[in-house]
Amino acid sequence: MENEQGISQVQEYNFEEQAFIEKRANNYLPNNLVVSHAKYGRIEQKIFEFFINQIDFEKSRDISSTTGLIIKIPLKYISKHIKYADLKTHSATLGAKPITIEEISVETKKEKFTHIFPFIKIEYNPDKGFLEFYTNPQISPYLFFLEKQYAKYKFENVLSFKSIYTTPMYRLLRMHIGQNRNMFVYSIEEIRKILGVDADKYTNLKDFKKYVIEPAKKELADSPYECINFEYESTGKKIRNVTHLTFTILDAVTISHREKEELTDALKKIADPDYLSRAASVILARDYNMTNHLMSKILLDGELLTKFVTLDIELNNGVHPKVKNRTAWILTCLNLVKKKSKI
DNA sequence: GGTTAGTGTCTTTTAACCGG
DNA sequence: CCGGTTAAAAGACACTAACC
Repeated sequence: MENEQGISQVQEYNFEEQAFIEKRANNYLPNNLVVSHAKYGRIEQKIFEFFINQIDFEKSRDISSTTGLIIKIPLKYISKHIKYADLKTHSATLGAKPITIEEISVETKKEKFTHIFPFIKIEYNPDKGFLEFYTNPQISPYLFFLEKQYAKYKFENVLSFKSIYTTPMYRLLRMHIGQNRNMFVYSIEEIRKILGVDADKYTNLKDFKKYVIEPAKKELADSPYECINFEYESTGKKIRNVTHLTFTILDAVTISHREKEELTDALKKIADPDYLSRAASVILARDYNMTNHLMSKILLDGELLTKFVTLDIELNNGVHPKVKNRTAWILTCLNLVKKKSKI
């Protein structure tokens, strides 16, 4: 009955059991998982969000890839939203589907992917009174990758959606809002993958807009929990060869200011220049290859520093997929490239 | 079990392209 | 500059699965 936190051993893996926390309003998902690719149905999405809702990131931040989580949801909470028969079939298909994470390798600069199955066991047991998720320990590094930021979004909102494309779109928008960005561009191919659209579906852009983006847009605009309005337009040549979609979040500023936590958090970081420069110096040393002179120049100049941090976050989240050499690119953006003709 | 939103397929319209 | 060609976009409509 009591949900004590404890360690139990199954096969060669450890599991950390997390106690159920009632009424958690927000779900947090690492940005690398926001832009990962998984084709979930509506019910699978709901089950997955119930799982995400209960992850205690603070408690488990040092978890390793040999330790999985046990997440328990009291049956009375989940039965309000998902019927037993649906839960039974769709939790099985959820467990069978991998999440695909695509990245650009730091060393070889080539594309790479990881298919990962998030759960090794999902158990429904009325005697215990819980739906239990046993995560694949291999997913722990992705769930708890602290260098990346998290998208924060409302759990109730996700449960209320009808279209399967609204949830991933909502998480994507929240990710960008969380980074104070109100405009972003994705290739058709990429946005299709993020939203989990099958390759053979909506091959016409018109159908893609009509049945994927428009329903998501409408639902988000009408949401009683948190409405987000966004526009999008085709980028590239008109009519033929539309390659990218440019999204603009209309009231991103209002949204981020409405949330007190985010606002005070942001203010704290701006007011504390040490926080920013400490974080930046770690990133500079680890991910970039430049002279100490250039590094200190960035760290000591407030304007350069904030610009650097913004660009670095964008790089980490695939906003500039074509960049091969981070150092050279970012130095050019910061106007720090030596020009021989001058001086 | 009825209603509605989502999906598949076929037809029509549109505008970029291209050769003269 | 024009008009035919072509592929994408838009429209029409029937079917189907999900939801209440």
